Amino acid sequence: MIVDDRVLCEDFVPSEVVHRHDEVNLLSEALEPLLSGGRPEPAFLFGPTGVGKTCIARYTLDRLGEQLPSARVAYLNCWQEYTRFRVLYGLLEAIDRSFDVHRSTPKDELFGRLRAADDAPLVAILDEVDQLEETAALYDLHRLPHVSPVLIANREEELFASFDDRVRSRLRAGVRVQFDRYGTDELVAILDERARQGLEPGAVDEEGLRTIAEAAAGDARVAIGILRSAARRAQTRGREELSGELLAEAIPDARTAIRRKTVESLLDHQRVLYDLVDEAGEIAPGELYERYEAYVDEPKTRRTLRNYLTKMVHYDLIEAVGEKRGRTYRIVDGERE
DNA sequence: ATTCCACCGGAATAGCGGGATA
DNA sequence: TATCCCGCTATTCCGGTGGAAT
Repeated sequence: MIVDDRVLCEDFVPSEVVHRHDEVNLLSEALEPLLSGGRPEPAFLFGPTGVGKTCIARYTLDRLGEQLPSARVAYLNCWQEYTRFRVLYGLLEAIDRSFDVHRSTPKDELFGRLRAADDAPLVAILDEVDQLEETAALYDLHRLPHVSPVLIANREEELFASFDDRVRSRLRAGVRVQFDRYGTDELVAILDERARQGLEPGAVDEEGLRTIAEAAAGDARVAIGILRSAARRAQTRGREELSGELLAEAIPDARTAIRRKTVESLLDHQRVLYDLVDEAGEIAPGELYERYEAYVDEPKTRRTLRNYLTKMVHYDLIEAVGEKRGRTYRIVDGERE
């Protein structure tokens, strides 16, 4: 059934992209000055999840690397690398200059090392950059003439709202590439390509792919997740092809798999909060705090709980309805529109 | 209309931990 | 070993806001 499971991974970068040629070209053009030793404007990739922003950034930079082997590329996801220190450290790591760096190393030292490494251009892809908490890191990048940022986020307005004035004015110039949701036909084409490379021939038919594509609602990450989940089920049951029945099982499975993984990454106290919200379905803040305080031995402060809650809202695990006094929290229901 | 109050979230600070340095 | 330094999390403090109560 499965020939190559790397192809079914969501972070797999295909050797040929399907349906994103315009976006690839825009980004390539934006980075073109690098080929002649110049400095590109910062590039922005905007769009909802699962529309290929990350994939296209990696793909384009792989191609650039072929034309300009001296160029270095650092890929950082700001969900994890959300402080100035971590961003600088991540960039140093990408160019193999992170030796002897520890957390008591002054940030000026990190910055100095980056500035000294100006013999080759460095493209810094900052994914989910709206999660970056210290936007001073972006100002740092701007001050490094050999570093070209590629910034990935969902929406332009929200991203710029989080910047301070200094950063905002520096980044006002720059190339924007907007990604829209995939249509069903486009998703089918993407899935077909993955199935051709990753599965035995004839494992899935056009109709099966269409079923997956429709269930994924324009999100390629979900679509590929469904395909992977169905293929694995088929594999363990020794089936030769993906029946409608298998797909029907895989669809909700792929939806919840991501959430389960996210919940597992929460700290104990955060998970208690999540479970309490889950149990109640919908709950007012005061009530939630009280239940939490009754439930755990050494409760965290309410301010900390609010931090946890906003974090879980960011993760799309729970939803905040209303604001200020009238607010309630509830579990995000799995079905989308 | 006015006051009250629950709640949010920004900013500054404390405290912990762990590597470096002497 | 004692001390310094600094990132990181949680806490403290507090101003702002909108629904509820009067």
